[in-house]
Amino acid sequence: MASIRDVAKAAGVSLGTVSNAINRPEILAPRTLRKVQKVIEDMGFVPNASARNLRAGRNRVIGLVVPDISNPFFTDLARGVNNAAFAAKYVVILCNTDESSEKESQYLDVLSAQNVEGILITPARETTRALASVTEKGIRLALVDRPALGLQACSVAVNDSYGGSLALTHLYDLGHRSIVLLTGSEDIPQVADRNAGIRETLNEIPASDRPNIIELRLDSMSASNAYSAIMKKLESGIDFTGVICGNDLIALGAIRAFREKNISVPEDVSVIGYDDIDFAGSANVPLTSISQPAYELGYAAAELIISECENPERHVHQRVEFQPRLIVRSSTAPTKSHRATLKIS
Amino acid sequence: MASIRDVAKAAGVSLGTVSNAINRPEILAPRTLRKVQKVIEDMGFVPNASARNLRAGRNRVIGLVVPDISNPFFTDLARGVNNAAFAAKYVVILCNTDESSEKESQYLDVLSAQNVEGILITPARETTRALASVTEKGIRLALVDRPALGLQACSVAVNDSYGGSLALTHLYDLGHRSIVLLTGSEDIPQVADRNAGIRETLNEIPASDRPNIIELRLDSMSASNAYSAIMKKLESGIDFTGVICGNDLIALGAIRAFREKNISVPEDVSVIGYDDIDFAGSANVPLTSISQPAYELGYAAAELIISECENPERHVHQRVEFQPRLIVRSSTAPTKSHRATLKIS
DNA sequence: CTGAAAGCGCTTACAG
DNA sequence: CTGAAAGCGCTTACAG
Repeated sequence: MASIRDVAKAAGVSLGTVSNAINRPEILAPRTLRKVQKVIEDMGFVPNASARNLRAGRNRVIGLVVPDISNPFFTDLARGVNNAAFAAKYVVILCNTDESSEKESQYLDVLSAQNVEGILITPARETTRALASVTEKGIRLALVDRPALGLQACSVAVNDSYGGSLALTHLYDLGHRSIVLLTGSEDIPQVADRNAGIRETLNEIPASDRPNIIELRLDSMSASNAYSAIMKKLESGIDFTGVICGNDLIALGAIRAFREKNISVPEDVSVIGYDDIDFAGSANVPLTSISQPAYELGYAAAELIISECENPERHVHQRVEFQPRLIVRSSTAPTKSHRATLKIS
Repeated sequence: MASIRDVAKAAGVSLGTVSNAINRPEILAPRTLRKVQKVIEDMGFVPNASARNLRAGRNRVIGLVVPDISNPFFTDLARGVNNAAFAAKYVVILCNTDESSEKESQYLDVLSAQNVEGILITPARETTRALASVTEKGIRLALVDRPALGLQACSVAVNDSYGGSLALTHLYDLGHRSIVLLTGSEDIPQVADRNAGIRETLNEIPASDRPNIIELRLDSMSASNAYSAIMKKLESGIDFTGVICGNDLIALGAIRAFREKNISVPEDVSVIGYDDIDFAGSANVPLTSISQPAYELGYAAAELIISECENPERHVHQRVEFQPRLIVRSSTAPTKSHRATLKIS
C-alpha cells in the first residue's frame, strides 16, 4: 500500500506538506496543492485509518448489538442507526446475537477490542454486569428498548405500556367486553409492559362495564402457534368478540383459524395486531395494528451516542421515549350489539 | 484511557513484557504473567486497536454493502455474513444504500477511508467504475448475486435462471398450459435471469404442447400492485390457470384478488411465489415458492473474502453458485383437465 | 525470561 | 508557505 511518504517523494515535497494537502488544503499554495492532489489521485492513495485514528485518539466507529436482525423491528431500527451514523460520518458494526446472552457478551468483547467509541444495544436479560464492565472501559453506551437500570447511559424506548392501553381502548370503544389476549411469555419485557398497560387501563374502567380478559400464552410468537391456539380455544365455543395479539404474525395466524371455522373478521370477531409490519396492510383482511417507530428509535439512539462521542464533557444522559400509534384498518369493527346501540342513539 | 505503559508501571515490569503477556503469554514466567494479568484485569485495560492495527498492517474489518436491508433476502444474507465473520474474528460494517448508486459510491469511499480489508457488495447497475477503483486501492472485493464483469473478484450467486425454470416446470408438470408471469422490470438482473430461464425451458418443450405465457410487469413488486394488476386482468375474463410471481408478496396480493372474485386457489388457479419468505408457510393459502439460500450465500461470500485476506498470495478468485429449491405447499395443484387425465391413466 | 529500542503511518506544533 | 521532528500506542526482533 502506498503511504504518505511515497506520495511526498513522487510529488517532490515533504511528508508534512502531503498531510496538509489532505487535512488543511487551505494553508497550501494553490500550485503545491494541485500538484500533490494530482499525485494522490494518480496513485489512488488512501490514508491509513489506523495511523490517523491512533493520532486522533478516536475512530468514528460504533457498534450495534441486536438480538435478531431478521425481526422487522430490528431491521428498521438498524436502518435508522445506519442513516444517522452515515450523516455524521460514523460507521456501524452490526452484531446479531441470535438471542444468546453468551454471544452477546462475546460481541461486547469484540467491540471493545475494536475500541468502538460507543455501543447501541438491546441487551438480553441479566447482562447488566457485562454492560457495566463495558462502560468502565470508557466505551459509551445507549440502551435501546430497555431501561438503563442504574447504568451511566442514555436510553431510547417505545412506551409499551401505552401500546397495550391503545389496543384495549380501541376494542373497548368498539363495544368489546370479552377479549382474548393472545401473546407470549411475560419474561419478554415488552410483553410484560404491554400487559401491564392493559391491566392499568382495565382498572380505570368502572367494574360494571369492565371487559373480561382471557389470557392465552404462546411459547413462540409465531403465526402457526397462534393458529393452533385459536383452533383449540374454539373447540369450547366462542365466548369472546375481540382478540389482542402480541404481534402481527399472531394476528394473521388467528385470522386464518377464524376463517377456517367460518367466523368472519371483523363482523364476528375483531382482531388487532402489534408492530404494523410491512405486510399488515396487504393482508387478506388488512390488519388493524399498533405501529412502533423502530426507524426513529434507531435514528435517535445513534444521534444520542454520537453527540456524546463528539462532546463528552457537555453531554448529559437522557431517556427518549416514543409513543406507539394505533393504525386502524379492516380487522376491527364495532360489536353487533354496539352497532345496534349506535343505531338507536 | 489506560495504555500499556500505565499497566507496565503498575505491574512493575517493562512495556514489552506487558505486550508479551497479551500476545505471547507462554513465553513469560508464570508468576510475571499472573501479576501482569491481574493488573490488566483490575484496570480494565483494553489494547488500543488502532495502534495494534497500525503495526499489524490489517484490521480484520470487512464492509457489507446492500441495496435494502429491509428485504428479507438481504437480512438473511447479512446474518450469514455476520456469523461467518464472527467465527473468523472479523467484524462487519453494514452499509445500506437504499437502492441509490450515489449513496453506494459514498459508502465505498467511507469503507475505503476506514481501510476495510474487504468489501462484500451487491452493486447497483453501472457502478463497475467505482468498484474498479476500490480494487485498485488494494481492497478485496466479493460480488454477491451479480457477475464479476471482468473485475478481479470472487462472486457468489443464486442460479436465477434455474429458479425460473423450476417454477415453470412445476406448473407445466401439473398440466398448466396458459400461465401469467407477474413480475417486475427486466432492468432488475434477477428478474431478467429468471425470465430467461423460463423462456429457455419453454423452448425445450415441443411447440404443440408449449404453454402460453402472458407477461404482466409491475412497476414495484408489492402485494398491492399485484392485487390491482390481477383485478384488472380479470375484468377481461380468466384465460389462464397458473400464475408465476416475481416474489411472495406478489403472490399474496394475487391470491387476495382471486379470493375477492371467488376464484379458488389452487382449485381454479395455481399460484407460485419466489423467495420463500418466513411468512409464506403461514399464509391463508400456504404458498408454493422458490427458496433462495440467502443465509448460505452470505456465509459463503464472507468466507471467500476472509480467506483471501488471510492468504492473499495463495488465493484464487472463484465463483460459487447456489441452486434455488422448489418448496411445494398448497397454492399449486394439477389443473382440472390434468386431474381427469390422471384418473384415466 | 526480561527490558530497551526501532518503527508501523500519520498529524501537528514549530522553526525557518 | 515549507520541512524536520516528536509522538500517538503498540509489537517484535535483539541484546543481555
